[in-house]
Amino acid sequence: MTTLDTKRLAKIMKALSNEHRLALYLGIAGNKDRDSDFEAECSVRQVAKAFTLTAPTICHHLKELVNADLIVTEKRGKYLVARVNQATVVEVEQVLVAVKRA
Amino acid sequence: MTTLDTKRLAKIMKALSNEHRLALYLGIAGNKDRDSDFEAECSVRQVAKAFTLTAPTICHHLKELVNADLIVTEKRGKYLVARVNQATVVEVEQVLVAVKRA
DNA sequence: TACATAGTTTGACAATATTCGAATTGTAAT
DNA sequence: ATTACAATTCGAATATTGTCAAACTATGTA
Repeated sequence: MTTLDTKRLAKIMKALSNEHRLALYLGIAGNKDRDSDFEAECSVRQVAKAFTLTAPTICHHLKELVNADLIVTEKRGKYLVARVNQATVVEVEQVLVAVKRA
Repeated sequence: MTTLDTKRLAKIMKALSNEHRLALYLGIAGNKDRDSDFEAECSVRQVAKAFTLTAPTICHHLKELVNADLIVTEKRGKYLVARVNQATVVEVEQVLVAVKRA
C-alpha cells in the first residue's frame, strides 16, 4: 500500500484531464449511464469515428492511459482489447478518502 | 446526486493535473503524510516561497482550483483562507466507485 | 504472394498552459 | 495621508498538448 506520491497522482490526473481521453477511459470502464458507450473490445478506428477524431489521435490517447497505468491493452488478432487497471482505481480512491478525512 | 458529467469531471481532473497545483490542493486538504505540509490558512506569498514559485503563479493556481469547485477561498483581513470543498470530493469518489463496479 | 484492413510512428502546426516581472488594487497600521 | 505589505491583474515568453495527414508495420485472408 505504497502511498501514491504526488508526482504519480498528477500523472494519473493529467491522463484524465482531457475530455476525449476521459470519455475514452470511462467507455473502457463500461460506464453505461454516460454519453460514450462503446465496448471495451473494439477497433481503434471505430472509436475514432465515434469521437470524430482520427485513428492516430485515439492511438495516442490510449498510450497515455496505458502510460498512467489506468488501462492495460492487449492485441487480439488484428484488434485491440483494453480494460481498466483496477489497482490504480483503488489507489486513487484511497487518496480521496484521505482528503475527506482531513 | 446529479451524476458528474464528463465535461465537468475533466475540468476537475485538469485542475489536479499540474503537480504544483495538486500539491497545493493536497496541502490545503491538510494531508500530512505527504511532502507538502503548510497550513490551510496561510499567505499566498509563504506558499509561493515553499513551492519556489512566485505569488502571481500561486494566485493563478488557486483560481483554477476554485474554478473547478475543488476549494473555496475567503479573504480574512489581508490574508487568504482556503479550504477543500468536500462536496466535490464526494462526487469524484462516486465516479470511482462506478468505475470499480464496472 | 499479394491484398485489405487495423494499428502505430513521425513530423508538423495550432491551441493551451505555466510561469514570470511589472503594474495595480486592497487592507491595516502609523 | 502615507507607508507597508498582501493579493491580484496584465502582458509576454516559453513549454506542453491535441490533432491531423502521410508513411509505416502487423495481421489475417484470398
